Order: sequence, then C-alpha cells, then structure tokens
Amino acid sequence: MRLSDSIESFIKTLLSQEETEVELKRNELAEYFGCAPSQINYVLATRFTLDDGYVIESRRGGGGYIRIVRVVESGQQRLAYLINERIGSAISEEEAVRLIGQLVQQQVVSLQEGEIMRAAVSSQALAVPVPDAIKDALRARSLKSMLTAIARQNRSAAKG
Amino acid sequence: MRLSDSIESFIKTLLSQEETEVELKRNELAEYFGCAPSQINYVLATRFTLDDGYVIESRRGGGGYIRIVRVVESGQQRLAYLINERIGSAISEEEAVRLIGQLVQQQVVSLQEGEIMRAAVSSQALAVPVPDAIKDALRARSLKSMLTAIARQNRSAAKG
DNA sequence: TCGTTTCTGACTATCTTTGACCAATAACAT
DNA sequence: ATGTTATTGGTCAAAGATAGTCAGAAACGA
Repeated sequence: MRLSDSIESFIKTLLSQEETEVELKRNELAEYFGCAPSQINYVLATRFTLDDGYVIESRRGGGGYIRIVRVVESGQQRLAYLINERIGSAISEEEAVRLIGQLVQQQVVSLQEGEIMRAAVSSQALAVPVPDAIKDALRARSLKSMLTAIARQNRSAAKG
Repeated sequence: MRLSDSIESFIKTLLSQEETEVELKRNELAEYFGCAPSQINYVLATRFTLDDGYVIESRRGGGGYIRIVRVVESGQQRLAYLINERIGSAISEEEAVRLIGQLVQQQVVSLQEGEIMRAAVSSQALAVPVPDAIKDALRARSLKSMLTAIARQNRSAAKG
C-alpha cells in the first residue's frame, strides 16, 4: 500500500467514528508516518478536496494545526446534484440566477440567502477586466462554493 | 492552547459579564501569564482590533492602564461602514473572512449567511488564472455587493 | 518506454513570543 | 514651578514554531 493511501485511510478512520472533523499537526503526522511533512499536503490536496467533500483549514506558527472537515451528506440531494453535476466548470449569470431562484422556490435557501448568492455572481460583482469565459468559471466556482457551504450548514444543523 | 489564546479568553471573559469595558495593568497581566509584557500588546493588536469591534485606550506612567472597550453599533451602521469605508476596492481573503466573522458574531447576519459569503469570497471560489490583485478587487466587489443586498433586505424588512 | 502519480527537500510564508530600547506620565525633591 | 527619577505602557526586530509551495526525482502502470 502506498504511503498516501495509508495516510488517507488514517485520516478517514479518524473521521469515520462519529467525528465530522479532525485536527492534527502536520509535523507530528509526518513523523508518525516517517515521511516529509509536505507529503501530508499532497494527500490533502489529492484526496481531501472540496469536490471530495472536505474543507481544509489550517494555521501556521506556534500551536499551528491542520483541520479537516467532512462536509458532504447524501441527504442534500438537490445541492449535491447542483454542486457535483449541474453547474460544472462555468455558468452564465442568467443560468445562475435561475438555479438560485429554484432553490428559493423550493425553500432550500431563504429569500435573503438567495439575494446574497445572486449578488455574489452578479455581473456587477464580476466587473473586472477579465474575459467572459473566466467570469463564467468564477461564477461556477463561487456558486458551488456557496452551495457547499449551505450543504455543510444543513448537515451540522441536522446533527445539533 | 496558545498563550495568546489564553490571554484573549481571559480578557473576553472579563468583558462578557455585562461589562462593556475593562481596565487592566499590562505588567500585572504579563506577570499573571508569565510572559513578556509586549505579549499583551500582541494579543490586543491581533484580537482586539476595531474590525473585531474593540477600541483600546491606554496611559503610561504611575497608575497607568490599558482599557479595552467593546463597541456597539447597529447592524445597518456596521454594514454601511463596511461598504462605504472599510472594504474599499480590494480585500484579501483573510480580511474578508475576519469581517464576515464579526458580522456573524454581532448577529448582523446569520451563521449560514456568513458561511455563504465566506464561500463566495474563498480562494477556492476565485481559483481562476488572474493576478492576485484582481482577485482582491473581485472579492471586494463581491462582498460589497452581498452586503448591499443584505442592507437592502434589512431596510425593506423594517418598512414592510 | 512514456505518461502519471507519489514523494522529497529546499525555500517561503505566517503566526507567536521575547527582549532591548523608546516614550509618556506621575511622583518627588528642591 | 521646575527638574529629576520612578513607573508605566509602546515599538520593532529577531528568534522560534508551524504550515505551504513547487520543481524535480522516484515509483508505478499501461
């Protein structure tokens, strides 16, 4: 078994016992596995991405840490569909507004939350000198990122 | 737990019991925590800034002191300040996250709304090939756009 | 073999803590 | 009143403690 796989399972084991998040020290973990600290970053970058349903938070300096939070839950099918399939890598403002409107309609998000998301992907928000293709990509990323945050919130709200 | 974190909680505990301000002696506090006096300044500078909603006053010499005052503003005032003065034309992810956290703390926006905004301005959301300077500009526009949407919602909610 | 994935190490970035030196104010002596 | 000294707090740069990045080597799989 590869080192990366070992580290991946190790972290997933920590996460699977009721825990939705785990905090660790990069150097300690590297020490434990007898590898370079940067190996930990590699594992996180390749197996604990947002698309995989994880969010990584970290802090440097004394008392630094890496926190891994599992965010995807199969219950939020609509959000999961939008995030993983529907939106893709680029989306126009019109499409985005339509999808957001549907979410409000279906009461997946509140009216105000819908307004916030609309604002974030509005052409006004993206009024900087970059090609339209990049704006569409930005819109897709922004939207998916927000929807993932919502899915994560719903999940922790459901838990308590 | 870090020393800074301990000192921060200590001060916040003093502030949280009905008290809107607290006065202390830098040297005594440093003595109590067994650290260099300048450590106190570090904690104040990093965790009790105006952005965090605090004002620091102090005096040197015999009977000198440091006073920490928690500032109270209405949600609309806070939003207006952020939109018109604080954010400006560019903002880093770290700063944005801090400001959003403060809004949640002050209950100007809900936790979920905060998460949505965080997601919108996250580096993951902005992971497209443009210079950092443009990302910071985008972030500022996006954030102000969202905050404006919130202010507008609040206004119409107050009226109708 | 060739392209992809894994792994490492040097270099960089960030956060914390300390200590030497500076500045302001109060207390005191005259 | 004025000058001197004691008593505070302020600043800043350096050291220490973590984590991040990236180019290239090594291993792997087709």
